[in-house]
Amino acid sequence: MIKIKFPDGAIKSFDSKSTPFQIASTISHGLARNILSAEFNGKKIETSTELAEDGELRFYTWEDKEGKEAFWHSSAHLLAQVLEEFYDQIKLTIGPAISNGFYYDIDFGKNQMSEKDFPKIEKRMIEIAREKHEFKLKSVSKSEALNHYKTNNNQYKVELIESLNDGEITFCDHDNFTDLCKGGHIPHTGLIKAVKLMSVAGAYWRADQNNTQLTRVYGISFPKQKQLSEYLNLLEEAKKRDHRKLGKELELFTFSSKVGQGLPLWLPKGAELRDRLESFLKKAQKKAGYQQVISPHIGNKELYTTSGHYQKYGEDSFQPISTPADGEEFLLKPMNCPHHCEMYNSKQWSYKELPVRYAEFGTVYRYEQSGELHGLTRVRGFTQDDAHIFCSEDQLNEEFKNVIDLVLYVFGSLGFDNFTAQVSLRDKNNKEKYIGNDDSWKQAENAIINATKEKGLTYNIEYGEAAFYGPKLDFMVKDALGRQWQLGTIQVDYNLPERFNLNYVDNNNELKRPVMIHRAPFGSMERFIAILIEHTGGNFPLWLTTNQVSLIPVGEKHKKYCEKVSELLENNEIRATTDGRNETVGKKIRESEINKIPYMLIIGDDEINSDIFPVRAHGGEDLGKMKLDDFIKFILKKSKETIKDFK
RNA sequence: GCCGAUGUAGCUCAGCUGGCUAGAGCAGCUGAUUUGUAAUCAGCAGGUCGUGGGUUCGAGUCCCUCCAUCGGCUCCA
Repeated sequence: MIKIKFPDGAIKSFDSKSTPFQIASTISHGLARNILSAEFNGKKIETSTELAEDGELRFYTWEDKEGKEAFWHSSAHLLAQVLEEFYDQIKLTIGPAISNGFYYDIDFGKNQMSEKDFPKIEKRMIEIAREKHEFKLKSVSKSEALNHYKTNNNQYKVELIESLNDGEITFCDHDNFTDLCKGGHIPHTGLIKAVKLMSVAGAYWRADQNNTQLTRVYGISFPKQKQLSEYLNLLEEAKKRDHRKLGKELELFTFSSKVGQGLPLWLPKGAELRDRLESFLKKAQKKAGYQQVISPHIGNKELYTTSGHYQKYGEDSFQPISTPADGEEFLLKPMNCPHHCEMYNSKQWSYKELPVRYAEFGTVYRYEQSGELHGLTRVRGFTQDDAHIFCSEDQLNEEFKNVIDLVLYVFGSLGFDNFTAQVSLRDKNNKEKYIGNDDSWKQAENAIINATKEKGLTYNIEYGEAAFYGPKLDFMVKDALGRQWQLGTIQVDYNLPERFNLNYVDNNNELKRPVMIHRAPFGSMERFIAILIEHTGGNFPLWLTTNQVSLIPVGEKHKKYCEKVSELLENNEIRATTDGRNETVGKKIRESEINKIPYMLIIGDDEINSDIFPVRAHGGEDLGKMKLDDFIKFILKKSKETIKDFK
């Protein structure tokens, strides 16, 4: 007998060699039916693993992340089985679960694979699933495993096995299919009731561009057909919030292939929105002691060889512009820091003057690979809400924390409370990617981690994600489809001050090197607005939206009065427009709704005679009747609710 | 850049296995209507079917090139 402890603290005895599935069956039939995966003493096991010792057992169902993982990973096996059946001589590599389903990376060799093949693959997967094949994990010796894949000419699996220790290698079988696999499967294929293959993409073996490109097939599966349709509906709903679609509909921005890929054109409404965001940040930055500066859009190549950017990115950038006469070379500005360094260098600094904080909405141009461009989130020309803080070593911690406050203020004002803080450090095994010495890297990394901890932020650490000159604290936010984007960023840099020979005189009259903080709370105006559109679905906060109130005259004779009201609202800094077109009231309401204007006043004889206005909110809610004064107060109050002053 | 897909009017989309002057709704214009909380009616105009080439008696439809877009990979100062 063995003693099993459950998450609720209960301890029960079972026969030795009982499996999690059998144990679940003794608890309830419902649990046995729903169990997808299990964990024993902190280790993921199969539901069919025989337990030979006392320990803590945890069951996972579809409701758990771990349950879904097992479900989707098992689905990947099923996919691989069908693909092997349909395509000759293909080589399997890896097939993990991801946050929304699973994929399998496969070398298809001479075979062609495309989305047209999906229906027949899905159909066959379900056919096999219905046969309820058990997933059986078996141990295999290293030489056996290597033999198996060498005879199959699968160099990928051979490579994987070579990095494994003998004794810990397992294969997973179901039906006539076998695959190198460390485990984590559902009891049998029959639980998979709905499968949808989503897309096919190229993916490099081991994520390295220099390796062969494999074909990655993405899919998702569910225990119920209904869950699949719900998921597909969710995707459809998310598409409605796509900033590219809303940006077009709301006439915020556009692109033109004549202007060039990835070069956004800001239309009047978008420009106004962006302008308002800039003013908002400028106001906060002024309070926080920043000074605005302005730098040109090009810079001499020497500027970037000094900073090191040219050596790092020169080849993959827009190529230098040459002057006709003197053979000088200029680069389109890909970042603002070198310019700001030279501004700092324009005079001598005393420690009494630090920190110096130079801010600029600086437009930069980067040659992003064509396949990487994506709406406003990844573009070739964009404006950073950039600033560089030059401070002493003693001031670094305080300054860094102040910047965190500013970023949190910006995010809070725009309703981004679902961000992830990510500390991006360098990859110590890949030092050639970074400049500078170990000591200054260590200092910079510690500075970021300490300040982040002191601010009480929970954060993930990502190695290898640092900038080449220094580590970063990034604020990541998801778009409508759940893809993560970096918005705000704060970076600590000991390298550029060195390379640009930046100095100040300290209190002992000695020359000292300042530390530099690079920071951008929005990140870029383009990307920030893109994510803002997806989060709000185009219903921007009242303080930010271009048109706050739509005035709709019932008939021609009410137009004049509307314009008077409009003027009164404008005098109170409320942005209102009168829709005086010769259209029906219904149509004008509809268009105000489509344009996502927050409030509407429909004005006819009743209102003019009584001076009391029924207020309609976006979406149709009737807010009741208000006097004009009260309406003005109401809007001003609502507007302030979502935005507070900094500090 | 790589893998896969898509590209028909300003927008959303029809156009079957290649076959007369390429269709619809919305938007636009003109006229009528002066309207009470999500689309008033009628008429008109609008497309070298992304680009360039090819196959064919004949191409929006088939093939190739390039461009752009979408989903990924890689990259992201």
